[in-house]
Amino acid sequence: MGRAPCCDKANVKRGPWSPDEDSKLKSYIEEHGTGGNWIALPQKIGLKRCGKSCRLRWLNYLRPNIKHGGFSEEEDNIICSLYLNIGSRWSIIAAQLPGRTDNDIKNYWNTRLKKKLMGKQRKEQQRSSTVKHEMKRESHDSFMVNSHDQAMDPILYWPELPTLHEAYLQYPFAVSTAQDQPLCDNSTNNFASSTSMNSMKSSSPDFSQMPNMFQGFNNYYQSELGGGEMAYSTPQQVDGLESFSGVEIVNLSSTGSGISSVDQSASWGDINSLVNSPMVYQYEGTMQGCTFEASYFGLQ
DNA sequence: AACGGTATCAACCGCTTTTTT
DNA sequence: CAAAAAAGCGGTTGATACCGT
Repeated sequence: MGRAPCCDKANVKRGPWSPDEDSKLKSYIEEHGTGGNWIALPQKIGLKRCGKSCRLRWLNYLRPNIKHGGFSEEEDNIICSLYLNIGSRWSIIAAQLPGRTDNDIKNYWNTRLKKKLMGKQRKEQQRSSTVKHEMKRESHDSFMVNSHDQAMDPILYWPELPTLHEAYLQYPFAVSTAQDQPLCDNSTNNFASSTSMNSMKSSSPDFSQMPNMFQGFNNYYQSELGGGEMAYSTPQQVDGLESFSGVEIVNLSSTGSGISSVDQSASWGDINSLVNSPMVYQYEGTMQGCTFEASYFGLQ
């Protein structure tokens, strides 16, 4: 047999919390704790609320040291970086920001940050098209530029391509050689020898072991390998952030993803390395004649 | 001042995962 | 081990504050 029913849904109050309800809940939890049972809590206090509602109210509003609004630039950066790497895992993102709740971050992202970044992207896009226009003039139409090219070329929106070496320094665990050895020694930060590099080139990188920014490349790599001239570029859509980067944000929810929770945590790698990611990381490489580029957004 | 559109955010809903019996 | 409830999580909604006309 299971447990007793949660609450009588017909008899619970809903909607905004009154100051009186807040103070009852707050003072009780501060004195007695939650007791590990939210469902029983409202009855003990004499609140006509669902336990779930009490939990939410406490976690998102009444809990001590909660910060509301006024997100700093640094917090923005962390949120952006993590969102673009792990997607809408708000609780994980919130865990990196002391005093912030997942609900707050989610709201902030949906209402402001996303727009802010889209604005930035538009600016970059404009700047990029201006530069292209000038180049076009200067080179007397030596290469074609049209709207289609631009839409298919997210890489152009971002400056500078770090070297493969730099990418490995950031994610040494992500790619192994044919002998299954990391290309970069974590402890010393020494990059792999040229021998290792050669063997890497001749073997397929395991993108599934990389942070999610690289997921999706695996499929491409397998399907397009040897495809010749086609440079990899995915105009992705991330909540309307088309071509925000060339990186597929993989939905890690267990539904249909086939990724176990163990696999998920393994693929995130070190969250701190994501938090500390640079402005734009681009990963560029050539494998058996196939050029691919990956970029993800980070901020500094 | 009145109105309509937009932005914000607390709270709810429904689903998945975890825990308990 | 299975069933059921609790806990946790992310998406969505609705009230209302704000802003421009």
